[in-house]
Order: sequence, then C-alpha cells, then structure tokens
Amino acid sequence: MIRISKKVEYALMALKFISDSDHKLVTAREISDKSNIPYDLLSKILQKLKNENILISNQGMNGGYSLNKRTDEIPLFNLMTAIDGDTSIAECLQDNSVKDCCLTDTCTIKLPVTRLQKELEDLFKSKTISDFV
Amino acid sequence: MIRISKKVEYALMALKFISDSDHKLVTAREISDKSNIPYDLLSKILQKLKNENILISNQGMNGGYSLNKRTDEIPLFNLMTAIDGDTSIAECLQDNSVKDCCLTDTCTIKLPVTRLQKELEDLFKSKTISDFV
DNA sequence: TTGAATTTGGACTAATATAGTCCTATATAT
DNA sequence: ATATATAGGACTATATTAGTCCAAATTCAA
Ligand code: SF4
Ligand code: SF4
Repeated sequence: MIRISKKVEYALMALKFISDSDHKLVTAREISDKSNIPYDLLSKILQKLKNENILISNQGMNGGYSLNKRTDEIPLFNLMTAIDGDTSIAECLQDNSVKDCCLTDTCTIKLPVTRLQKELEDLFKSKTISDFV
Repeated sequence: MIRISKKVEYALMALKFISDSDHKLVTAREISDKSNIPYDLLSKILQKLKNENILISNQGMNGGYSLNKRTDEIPLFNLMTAIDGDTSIAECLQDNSVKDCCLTDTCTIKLPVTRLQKELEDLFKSKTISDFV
C-alpha cells in the first residue's frame, strides 16, 4: 500500500477549513469538532505546519491559526515532509542516511528505484494545496 | 513515508535475476543466496508472482522459475498489487471496501485524493519491469 | 490579578502494517 | 527411495502510524 498518512489527510482538511473561513482566525478545537479529527493529534499537526511557516499561530484567548501563504504556494510535497518527515520510497534514499539498507552492497535496483523516487517527488511537488481546497 | 515495500523490491531483484539468466530455470535458493534475500520470504513472493502468471514454476528436482512474459509486458503496478494486495493511497479507496474510513461522511478531500490516486496509478502503470532490469 | 481559552511540546500507549520465520505437504528427476 | 524443489498455512518480531495524556506558556478580558 502506498498510503498518504492520515496525518497528511488531516492536514489537508485543516488547511481547506482554514482557507474556507478566510482571514478569520480558526482554532484547533473548531477544526477538530467540525471535521471529527482527534483534537490532540490535530494540534500536533497544526504546530508542525506553523513551524514550516505554512500557518501563522496566535496563542492565548481568541487565538488560533491562519494561513501564511496562498494555497497555491504550498506544494503537497512540503506538506508531506513537514508532517511525516521523509518521503523516500526506499530505505537507502532517506535524507538522514543514518539507516542504510543491509542489501546496499548487493542491491541491483538502486538506480531505477532512485529514478522512480525522483518522478514521484516531481509529482508531489507539482501538486499544491490549492488542488485540495 | 511513501515506501515501496521491501517485498516489492525483492520481487524486482528476483525478476532482474531471472531475466539476466535467460531461459535457464532459476531456483528460489539461488536468488536468495546471490541476492541476500531471506529464503522463506522470497519463496512466498515468487509464489505470488507465479499465481499472477508473471512467472512459470516447475516443481521437483531441477525445478525452478522462469519468466512467463517479457519484462516490458509487466507493469510495476501489477507487481505491486500482486504482492501487497492493494495500492490505494487512502482507506476509502481500497478495492474491497470492507473497511471504510470513519470520516467518510464529513471528509472534504475525497475527490482530490481520488484524482491523486489516479495519477499515481497511471505512473505505476506506465513503468514496467524492463525499467528495473 | 485571576481565570478561561488557547497554542506548545514532551512522553507515552495502542493499533496496524510490514518483515521475517517455522513447519509440513506436495511434486518430480534420478 | 531420496534429494531437491515449489506450495502454502500459521506464526512471531519489528517498525510505523495513529492516538492519548499531561503539564507548561501565552494572551485576553473581566
Ligand atoms: S533494497 Fe536496494 S533500493 Fe531498496 S533500500 Fe536496499 S539498497 Fe535501497
Ligand atoms: S479521510 Fe477522506 S479521503 Fe481519507 S480515507 Fe477517510 S474518507 Fe477517504
């Protein structure tokens, strides 16, 4: 299964929600309630989006989140890396190559796998959040 | 992480191995030894490929596997479904929709996610094993 | 200045999926 | 007969993903 993680799906829904209520601050609680997304989990996700400068956050009473960029300026790829940390299709292609696949020496498909990775990356980079709102 | 499963990687290596030793029967043991792939696991994978008519198997002494199709006639997509059973990027897009995402009623991104799924599928269908050998 | 609403973030547990193992049956060439 | 193969069910181990819990910091406003 080549799954988009639930977290990324939640992020997409949240961004759509925020985008739809334009310019008003939106709270995590509000999104959680309206979209049936677990509150604590959603909070973490929104925080990550804030750390990637996709969202702006305002703490305290009457606080909440708002978009920091136009939706068409946020590639799906960035969202995915922001949330899941890595988008490599194979162990040996991980950014932080701490882990190295034990077959790395005898592997006969590294090159074509790398090419495939590139193509998938290009696809995810070509999509933006505006395609989901 | 959008990972190609290790099983699919093993399948690709095995198919390359079989393709390289053209027309001679190749045993699971041989591939396992030469490629450092766990024997039992590889056996299961080859069996699945046989059940999908990608390989032909010969039981008994001097038995082994051979290709049933040219490598450019085997889409990567078919390999993935044969081995991992499903390639849907979201729960609600599974073939056997026994499981249904609990958000299915309130979900706001089903349509674009379906479109993305289609594009990924097309990419995996356009690749064939010949791209990996 | 107190309190409620909010984000922040670490640490943890639970659920699921992937990877790998073990064992037995069946087929076949010699 | 027997050694060498594939066939396949049932199981265990590991890794990843999903979800929870708790305490802190920030801000507004009564
Ligand atoms: S099997 Fe090959 S392509 Fe896959 S992770 Fe290991 S080295 Fe990389
Ligand atoms: S969240 Fe939406 S797109 Fe994702 S699985 Fe559930 S219904 Fe499908």
